[in-house]
Amino acid sequence: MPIQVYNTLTRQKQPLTPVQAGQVGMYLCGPTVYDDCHIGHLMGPVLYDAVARWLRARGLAVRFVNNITDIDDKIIARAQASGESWQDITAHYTAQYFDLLRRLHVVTITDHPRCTGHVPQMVDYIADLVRSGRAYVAEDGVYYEVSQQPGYGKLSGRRLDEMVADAEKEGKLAHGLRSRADFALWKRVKPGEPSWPSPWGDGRPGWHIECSVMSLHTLGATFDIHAGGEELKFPHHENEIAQGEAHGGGYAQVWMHNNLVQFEGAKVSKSDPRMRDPAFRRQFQALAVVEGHGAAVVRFLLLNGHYRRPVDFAPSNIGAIRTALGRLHRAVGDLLDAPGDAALDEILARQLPAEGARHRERFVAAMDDDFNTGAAIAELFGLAALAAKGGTAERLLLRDLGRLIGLFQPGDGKDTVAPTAAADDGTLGKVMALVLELRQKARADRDFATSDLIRDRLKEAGIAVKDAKDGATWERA
RNA sequence: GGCGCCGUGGCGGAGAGGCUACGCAGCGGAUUGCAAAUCCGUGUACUCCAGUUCGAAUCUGGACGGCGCCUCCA
Repeated sequence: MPIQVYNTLTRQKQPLTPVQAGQVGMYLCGPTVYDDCHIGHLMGPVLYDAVARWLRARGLAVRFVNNITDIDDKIIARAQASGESWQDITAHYTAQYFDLLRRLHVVTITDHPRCTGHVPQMVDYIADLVRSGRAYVAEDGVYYEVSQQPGYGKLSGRRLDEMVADAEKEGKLAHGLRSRADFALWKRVKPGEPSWPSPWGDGRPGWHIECSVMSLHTLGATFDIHAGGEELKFPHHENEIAQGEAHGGGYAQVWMHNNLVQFEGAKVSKSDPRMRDPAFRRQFQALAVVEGHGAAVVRFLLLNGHYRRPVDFAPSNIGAIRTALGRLHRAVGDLLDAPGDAALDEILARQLPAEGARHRERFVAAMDDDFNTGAAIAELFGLAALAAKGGTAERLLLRDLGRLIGLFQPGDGKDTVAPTAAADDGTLGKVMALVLELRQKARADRDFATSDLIRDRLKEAGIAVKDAKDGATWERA
């Protein structure tokens, strides 16, 4: 049974049939590095990392390209406003992005091309489009002539004549544009802006051209999967297709679009009035989110549902998610911190009691069916119950299946089940070991007043003590 | 207004023409000195109205509601 993927272009699921057998080329539009990453920036990397992990588990060689947009009007505006150089700004936010990827265990990306590294290739590409009559030079730059493109609008379901008619009601065309639907490939430089040389004067590339060019140079003209957030369908992806096809490739065979991260039922945009409140704003900053809730919880939240549905990032949601993940972590137990990944083939070959095997089967079927991580994770809970009852094989299976989509990484437990005395060999760990030993003595003497006093006071201090058969454990509340 | 996505139990969230999703919370029980954790049990869920069908939450049409996008400049 081949992997099924929902293709935005055809609006249906279809079997994934790579252009070159055994290999998958995948491109994900990356961030424009001009400001702090927010929670929404994490969705794509985490989701498509799980996708790439699964494709690899299924035996495909995946080349996964995720660009960095380091030339852009917003970057220039930011530089002009703050007085920093645009290079410092992009370097800073690129580093932040990479740091987040590392923390979230996004490990499958093979290439991070930057726009600044591909300007000559973009110039060549634009020159090709001008030469073939698909682009023209206007007063302030070079534009792609959309009316020359058969099938324009096929991805987003828009009709060119309607769009142009609507736009033209708004006013006459500026800068020598032939149509309001045309978009910039090259923007001629204005004073004080960074620029690169071109046959049409110094300037910088337009937004859409970068992805077409960088995908061409990493994956080839025709590649397998182009991924991105739903909000990029139009105009960005539509224009990428136009450029790619005009340049002479089939462009992406499959378009995957993930839905957006929402807050209490709605997307929070930068213009939202609440964003003026720094505390409100802070809770969407990716770094603050990852530090506040833990990378494992964030990753779990983003994968818990289906990627074509919105994810609601509300505090009450996160709490429930954290509890749920904690349950899985506890079931995985000490296997959580053990390194190593098992290959899917090896996992599938294991002998297992019927119930565990059924969960394994369903997990695999869910992932094969358009990467349904939510349904796959549901099976992990079934395995967790079996593991908690003493199923050793199920416990290992639980961990190994989870790891196939990037869950259960060493150290993840600290985000849900806080460190125990055994796991913390620092000063606090030693002190706690002593305290628990004394408390255990009191309990052995049936001096419950003392043992409860210790537990209550520790709780006030932010430490929860839990008695188990084989001794007490503690964690930070 | 145009295009697209979606409306599932208290909440989150899969699935899907007849078969327990799952999780969180709640309730009952086991275990525990008491808690925690764990285990067992526990929910007349599918926005509304028509239609197709032996049978629809699942398909079709309509209504209502939510969300996203609607190009340089933003």
